[in-house]
Amino acid sequence: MDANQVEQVRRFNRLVTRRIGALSDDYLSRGRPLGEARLIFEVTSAGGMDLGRLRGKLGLDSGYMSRLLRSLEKQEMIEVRRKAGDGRAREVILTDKGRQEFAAYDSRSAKLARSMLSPLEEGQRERLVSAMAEVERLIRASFVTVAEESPRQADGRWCREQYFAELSRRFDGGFDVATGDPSDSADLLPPSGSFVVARLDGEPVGCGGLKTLDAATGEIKRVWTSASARGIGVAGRIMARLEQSAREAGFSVLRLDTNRSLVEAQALYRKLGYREIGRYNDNPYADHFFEKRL
Amino acid sequence: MDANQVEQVRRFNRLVTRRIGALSDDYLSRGRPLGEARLIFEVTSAGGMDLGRLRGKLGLDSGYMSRLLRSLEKQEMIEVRRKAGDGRAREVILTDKGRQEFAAYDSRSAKLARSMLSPLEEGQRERLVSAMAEVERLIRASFVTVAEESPRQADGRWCREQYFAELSRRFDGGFDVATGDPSDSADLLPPSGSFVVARLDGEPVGCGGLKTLDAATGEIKRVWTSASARGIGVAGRIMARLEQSAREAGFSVLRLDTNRSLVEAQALYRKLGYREIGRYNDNPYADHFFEKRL
DNA sequence: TCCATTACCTGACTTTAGTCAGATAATAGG
DNA sequence: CCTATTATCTGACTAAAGTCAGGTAATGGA
Repeated sequence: MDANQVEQVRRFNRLVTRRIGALSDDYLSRGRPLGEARLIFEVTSAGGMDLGRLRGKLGLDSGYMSRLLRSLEKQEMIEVRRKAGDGRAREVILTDKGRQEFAAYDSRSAKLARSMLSPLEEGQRERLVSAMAEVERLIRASFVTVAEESPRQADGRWCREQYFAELSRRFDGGFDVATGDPSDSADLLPPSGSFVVARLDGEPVGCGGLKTLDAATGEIKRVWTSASARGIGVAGRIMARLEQSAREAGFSVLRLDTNRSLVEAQALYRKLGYREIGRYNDNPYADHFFEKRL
Repeated sequence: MDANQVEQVRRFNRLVTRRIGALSDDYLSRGRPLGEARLIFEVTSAGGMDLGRLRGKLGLDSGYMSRLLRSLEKQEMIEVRRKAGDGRAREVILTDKGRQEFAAYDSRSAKLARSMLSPLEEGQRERLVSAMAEVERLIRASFVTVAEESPRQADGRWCREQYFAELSRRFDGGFDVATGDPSDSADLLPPSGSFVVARLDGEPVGCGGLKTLDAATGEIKRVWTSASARGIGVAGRIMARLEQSAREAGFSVLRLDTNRSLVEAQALYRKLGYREIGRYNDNPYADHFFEKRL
């Protein structure tokens, strides 16, 4: 990246944090500590939430968050109750009063947005809005992390379920996990395999796995990106990470299989240097097979 | 403006303040309280400053700021000394150590920018940087204010000087104020005239005047936009404001003259509904004349 | 010269934000 | 059933941020 790009990003960061940042805090705090305001905002926009998820999203210490919750409870903005199905975990919901409060935030935030648009002419508005959308997408992309995780933990399992659900939707005639690939998380566990999860703000938005076929050959499995995070290079980064793991594991060849209906996936594999080979397994759902030498 | 535009702006504001805002604070605080960091940053970028001005810029309580200053003095980052000419007021300057410290902030801010670019591919980087530039320009545009001011105060005079300087640069054979239009600020004073200044963050970036030709006819004069603020609709907003004043003053017709070398100006006038007419004065620098019925 | 004003400083305070070390209760896995 | 783990809470702390009521010294105008 060149120095002008860095300079532009710095100017942008300065402008935006100074100006919009200060303004939004003003608009949104409504005489309430910012921590509480952020919490109530986050809860509303999801319409109730597990504490754990909330903590991850806001990046708060569990003790601190607990105190924020007690304070909002005392103000009757929220209710915290046991979560059905797991008595340890709890979840927050807004009371009626909390919903009213949120409505107030909401209207102030809309007002701030309008105050930015209204001095502009229609053409400028359109350009601003579309440039903002572009910046938003790309900044989200730049905040995606890809890290090795256990395929057995909740988020890993969730990702694979999403993956299977997508296959069912897209394959002609649906998809049945047991038929397609009876093996599962065991193959993706170290030391013989690995599993990575892509996250954005703590939320899983993609995954991918690597398993051993033989001492020199690894196989890429379960590469998936959530609909909300497509088109921003997540799958490419998952693949890069898996290839790195494969090199570290001493594989010299990577293989993968896929279905004709997953056209974007095939395009990605080709772009990354995979070339099509003949069938190497008896997966009934697979009809395209790829290989890459590392 | 439509609801989708407002929604996009809100999403953008949220994203950018939460994410970039929090990150920049992190990057820039360098183990020092944010207040001190902001203070040192502000002092450096202006290269020394009066306390009063600084207080205004940072929006701090005088007691709080005083303590920040003492702390930075103890760390030998700054020196605070009596201001020459007024023994009550004082001014801050950076020590050598303070300048080094600033250099460190500077490099961290560049690092933050790089950390946003580096996860992206080159094509994405280019798109991000150009979208950021667009957002920056248009947000700046949306923060421009246009208000009536006295043409005789320092900023108003400065704007008109800039305007004349530009005419000298652009007209073939230069420009001499006395020849071009001997009348000046008197014509632009209420009640027979008016004068508006466009500002961005308090700095003047444009101006425009309205004078009386006869009871029914006003004349637009001295419409200028600073080079730093072109292409973001400042002149259009100045014109809109002057036309509003003209209506309030009871004029039914507006006239203006201009020179063939000011092509953007002519394009703007046409766009705003002015049509070209014959010469109505003997300004030797003018060769195009326009009129609009209000 | 006197007095109100201005510019800043000090001390005493409060609130917000955040950390850390246990405590408690439910659950999952063997 | 036992044990380790997980999810949350509580108490005891600290640092930063901000407020407020005086206090001092210089200034400017009557």
